[in-house]
This record gives sequence, C-alpha cells and structure tokens, in this order.
Amino acid sequence: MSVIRRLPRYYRFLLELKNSGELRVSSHDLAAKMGSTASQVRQDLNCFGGFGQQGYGYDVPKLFEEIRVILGLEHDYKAVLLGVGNLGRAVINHISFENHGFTLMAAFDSNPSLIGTEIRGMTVRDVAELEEYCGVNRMDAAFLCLPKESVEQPGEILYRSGVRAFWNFSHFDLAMKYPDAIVENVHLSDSLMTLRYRMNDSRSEDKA
Amino acid sequence: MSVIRRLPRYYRFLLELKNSGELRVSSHDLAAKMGSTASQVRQDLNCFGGFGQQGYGYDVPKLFEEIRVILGLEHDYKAVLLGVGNLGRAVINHISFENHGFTLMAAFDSNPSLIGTEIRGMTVRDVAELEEYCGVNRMDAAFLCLPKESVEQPGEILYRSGVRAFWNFSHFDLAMKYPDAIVENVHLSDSLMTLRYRMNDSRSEDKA
DNA sequence: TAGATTGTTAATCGATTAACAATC
DNA sequence: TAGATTGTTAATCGATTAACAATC
Repeated sequence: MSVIRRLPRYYRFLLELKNSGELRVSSHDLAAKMGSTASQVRQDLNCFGGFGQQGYGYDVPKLFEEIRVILGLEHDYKAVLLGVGNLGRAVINHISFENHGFTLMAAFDSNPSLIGTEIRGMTVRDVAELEEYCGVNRMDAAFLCLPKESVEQPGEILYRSGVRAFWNFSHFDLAMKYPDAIVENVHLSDSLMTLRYRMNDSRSEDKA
Repeated sequence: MSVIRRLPRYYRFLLELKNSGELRVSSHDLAAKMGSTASQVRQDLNCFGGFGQQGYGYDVPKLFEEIRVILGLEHDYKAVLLGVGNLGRAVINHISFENHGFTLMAAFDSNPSLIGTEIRGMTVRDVAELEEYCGVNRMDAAFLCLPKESVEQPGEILYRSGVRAFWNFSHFDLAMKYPDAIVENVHLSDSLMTLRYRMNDSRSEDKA
C-alpha cells in the first residue's frame, strides 16, 4: 500500500490532535493511531520533507499544515455529482467537500420525481442539461453515483467537456475507456466480498 | 495489493463471461479486463490451485465455481444493518447480499421517524431492541452505516453478542477496539481525498 | 550533558513481472 | 506434430521494518 493511501488518515488524526490542543506528536504515537510502525511513519513523512525535529517529534499544527499542502487542500476544484438516489444523497449530505478540496457545484439526475427538488441548498438538475452546464461552467471532477448502465453516456459528455477526474461508485470501467483520466473507484460490493472471504477462516471453528 | 482484494473482481468478470456464454478464457484475456498482466493472473489463480489447462486456458464455468468456493459464497452468513439513513438505504437497496454470501436479517435505527418504516421488505427496528434481537438470533456480521459518534455503543452490544465481523462505513476505529474482530472499513472521505491528491499533478498544467 | 526522537541507510519481506519448460 | 497457454521458477521491483548515527 502506497503512502498516498495513508495520507488522508494522517490528515484526519492530525486534525483530531490539533483540535484537542496537542502541540507535539512523536512518530511512535502517530503509529499507534495508524496501526502501523514508527519507522513507517517517519519514512512516509520523509517522502515529502523533514517536518520533524530530533529529540522532540513533530509539531502538530505545522505537520497538519504541511499535509494539507501536500494533499492540495488549499485549492478547490469544481465538481458535479450525478445520480441523486440514496447513494448520491448520502454523499451529498455526509461528505464535507470543502474539507476535501472540492466545491460541489451541481447535482444531476434523470428521474423526473427528483429533478427540481432541493438538497443541501442545491436544486437537482435534469441530466439532459449536463452538456450545456459543463460547457458554460468548466468542471474539474465528477462524482458518479449511478448504476453501471447509466454511466457511459454522461461519462462521455463529461469527458468531452474536459473533466479528467472521476469518483466512480459504479462498476463501469472508466479507467479503461479513458486512460488519461484520474479514476478513483469505490466498489462497495467488492469490499463486502472481501469481508466475506476473510470470514471463511473463522467459519471452520463453527463447523468443527 | 494482495490477491484477496482482486478475487471479487475476478469473480465479477467471470460472472460476466459466463452470462455472455463464453466457455474459455486465457490469462491474457482476463488480464486485459483486470488491467493487470497475464503473469499476475496465473500467479493469482495458482495460489488456490491449478484451475487451467495448458494450451487451452481456463474453463469459464469451472473457474467461476472455483472462485465462488474460495470466496465462500455457497454458505450464507446472517447480518444486521445499523443506520437506515441515506447511506444505509443505499446499501440495502443496491447491494445484492445473496450474491455476496450474506442474508440481511434486520435493519435498525434510532430515529423515531424511520423506526417502523418498510424497506425492501424489512421493517426498520428500534436500535434499543438490538441487544435482545442479537441475543435471540445469533448474528455473524454487522453493517455499520452510522456516523462515528453513534458506533461505539451498538458496536459494544454487537461484540458482546458474539458478532466478530464488521463492515464499517464510519471513522470509528473498531479494529483497534476489538483486535479479534474482522473489520472491513469503507472510508469514503479518504477515497475522495486520494482522488484530490492525484489531481495535483495535472493542476500545475492549468497554472503554467 | 543526557535523553529523546528524528532522518536515513541497510536489511528484509512480499508482491509483481519475466521467462520458459511442461503439456494439453 | 505444431501451436497455444498454463504452471512454476527466477529476477525484479517496491514497500516495510530494523538499526543507528545525527542532532535537537
């Protein structure tokens, strides 16, 4: 697992420490929270620079700020969300986009009973307007909360309008279709199946 | 990345191939779908046994069945879901539990306006009944679609009732609290932040 | 100074890729 | 048999851990 998968967790823990007023933290303490080793923490942080101080540890607010910069959170990207079903609504309501470097500009759906409804201060738009919207408002990223079958066409529109970053909850293989795009997949059912597989060992005990 | 993270994807692609009537597939073909290499596919499949045939490839229905068994999908585990907000509803409505080795027995929430409502044939129960329910019906797994603050108490109840497998959507650190439990975390915001980080390189072009 | 803890190098471990003999 | 493709070993690569000198 590469460093960048761990950065968001460092960021979260540092934010917690900062909010609870901690001023310093050692690689050992951070490792305990992360469930990793002090050695790895130091190795990870040194990928980006020497943020610590020998004999002291790391300055919490400083390290927090450094990671903020590494993650690029001081600059916001504009994003649209497609699919305002339960999953889309969960994303809209529970994710703090401001704290993750995005501004959610608009949400789209094709369901007439959803179009025009309000959600977190946004009016749900008709996906038929997507092309026009993305032509006028240059978007940086798209969050795809659609079923597999419904991704291809709006994906094409988004790509043609210049969007090159996708947060994809479907099993549609965007990365294959658009090799130059940045695709972050969230495959919930794969995750569930991994859980299921990991339960197999313990099962033998039940049966024995 | 370990083999077991890739197994669910092999399974999915094999199911597709099977449904489209394909009878054979080569490591090369599978690799193309997976976005990996023929070498890795053969290495992966050989972890579990020699399922292929030299000069021919892999028999699709046979390999599918083998992976089904490896994943343990012929045996169902009983699960409860906690938190019937948007995220919980998305999970209930969009995940095919039968196809992932689980039977979803009950859903719980603490919100009075949700308790008693119907969802996919289930009546949402009061989380206050959780302890009694898990005492009577031995559960194998729990799907936690709750915010961080709301996980600790029901988590304790579930653990005491014998549940040792958790699909956890919150940032509450179950793995740390229950070292003997199997915890599969889905951290949506970490995933989004990884996307954000990966967009940084391309940003420099915009600015240049 | 003495103690603590980083930065960094070297050693280890595991996963991926390459190569090719085995064999259908 | 000839062609294809696996199974499997060896080589490479990258990530993790261990160790310790540097230094606050």
